[in-house]
Amino acid sequence: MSSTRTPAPVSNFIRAIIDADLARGLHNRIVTRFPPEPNGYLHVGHAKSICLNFGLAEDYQGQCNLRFDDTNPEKESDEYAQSIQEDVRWLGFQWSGDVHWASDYFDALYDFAVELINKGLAYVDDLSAEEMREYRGTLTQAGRNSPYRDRTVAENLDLFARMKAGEYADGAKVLRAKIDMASSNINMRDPAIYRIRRAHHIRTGDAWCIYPMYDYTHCISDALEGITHSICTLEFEDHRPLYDWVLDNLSIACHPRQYEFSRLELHYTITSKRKLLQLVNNQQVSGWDDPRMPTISGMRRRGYTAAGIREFSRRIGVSKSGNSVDMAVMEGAIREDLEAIAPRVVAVIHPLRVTITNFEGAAEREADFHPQHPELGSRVVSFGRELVIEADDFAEVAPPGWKRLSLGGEVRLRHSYVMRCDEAVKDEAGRVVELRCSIDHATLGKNPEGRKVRGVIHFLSCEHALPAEIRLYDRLFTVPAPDADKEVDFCTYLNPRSLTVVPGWVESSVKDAAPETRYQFERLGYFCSDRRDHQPGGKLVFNRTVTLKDSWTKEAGSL
RNA sequence: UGGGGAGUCGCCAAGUGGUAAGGCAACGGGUUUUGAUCCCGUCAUUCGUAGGUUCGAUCCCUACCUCCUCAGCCA
Repeated sequence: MSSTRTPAPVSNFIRAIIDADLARGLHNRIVTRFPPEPNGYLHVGHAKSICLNFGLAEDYQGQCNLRFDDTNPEKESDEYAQSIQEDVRWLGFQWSGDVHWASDYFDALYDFAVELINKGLAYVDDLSAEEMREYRGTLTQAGRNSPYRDRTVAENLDLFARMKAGEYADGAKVLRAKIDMASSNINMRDPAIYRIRRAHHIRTGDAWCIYPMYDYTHCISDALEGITHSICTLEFEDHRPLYDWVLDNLSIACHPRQYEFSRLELHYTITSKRKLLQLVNNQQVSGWDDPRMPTISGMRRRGYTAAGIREFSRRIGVSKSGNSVDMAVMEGAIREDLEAIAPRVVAVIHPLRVTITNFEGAAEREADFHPQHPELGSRVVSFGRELVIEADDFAEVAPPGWKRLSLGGEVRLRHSYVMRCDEAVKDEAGRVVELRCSIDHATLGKNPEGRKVRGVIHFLSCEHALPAEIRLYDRLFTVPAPDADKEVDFCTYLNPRSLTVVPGWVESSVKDAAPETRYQFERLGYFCSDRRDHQPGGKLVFNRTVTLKDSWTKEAGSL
């Protein structure tokens, strides 16, 4: 369940290109693709790419493929492939037709390599990896030709066939494109396009011992699928000439165009798969779907909505400039969606006991789940002699601007009476442990006469409240750019207070909430019952998705 | 110091030879039995810097500065 409103797409350079291509009749319809390698869980950066590629296909009534770039069996697993599909679907997108795999094209890829060899554009090289590095030259110095560069076509054909047949050890030989060892673009200095690697592949098993490289595979996969716009991140800009070289030299009619946009950086988070994996392996977090993780599954478990993430993606736009987006943009997008859809209920996280001295028995009152959406229904709010309120809502002496409860002061109990605090009971240490208050019986559903009560606080009747585990999440890192400094380990910036678990109380209407049910706990924030640990009717576990905007804390902080 | 990119408000981001959209944040004010939401208003004489072309430049030209990126048999 999410808000359905779909704002107009934001103009960006890729849409401009597509508009122009369509206008001059280069394509009738566009075909994009989202091409992850199944070597990890998807994160918020991938969400941007997913929203871009699938979103473009939707807007232009084209299609978007999901294609796994599974050319490096050593790093890939089916668990990852499954999670990626689940994440894409959860985000609200459906790929065109079946899932595609680069490994579907292994035979075709092999044949194309033979074509390159026949054209004298590829050769088998016996140089070791270290030797190849030496021969490659540097950023400022041209490389040198490999001594094996001039093998005949026949010899190359034979050698490549024998590579495939498993006659050589891993790493003994590679197939290289014959381009230009003096190119100022290092990617063009005879890049390796096939390597020998005896590893079990998640789909082809042990059928192959040679695997094609990314640069060679990606462009051909795109062409074979009729992709019109192949969109990737900026670090592949230097690879575009190679992308084009491969397609220009092969007998494939289709030649997709590659466009690059800048990857997402989000304040206070990291989006490096390697580093996220490190957090998981070192148990700094509970797993890939820990609610503090910027993974799609983590954000989901935290309570972020798919519509909210899509809206975030729309708001940040697409460009080629370096960027680092404020968390506030994400939180704003999530809040906007939750504001519209989340039922309001009451929870008390840091309880302070209140006894109502002039009340006996019990009382009930009906209250809507949402102030603007009565169609969400209502529930019963119980009142009694023993209550709990939020400890933060009481101050013996009201600071300037205070609208909550103070000794001798009055406050409105949400959906209930106006209450005055008559006495604060303290323990030996001088801490307030209980309040003795009285209510104005004439204020249920109406304002008191002759005076104005400004503040409203929430409360729970002790008799009716249910215990719940409340998980309060804060940012995972203490600095905006944890991995900016290459000299400092990003883990040193881990926020020790990123998770606080507190025993709290919730109103009885949430008792049977299914896992992954979202609420607004009034005045506290948006919360979501935990996907894994929450048990309807049993142990209740809620994750704080995001706080409400809070102008009081800000004001108080600046006093 | 080679190649490839990028520099427009605190953070994103449109835009174009004709006089700077929008969002987020921020700041004022109104409504409110959530200090939420909602509503109203304010927020770049200026587009990395310096020159030049032009009636006119953020947009064209030149030079410079800053940042990012590339030397895997990873993707």
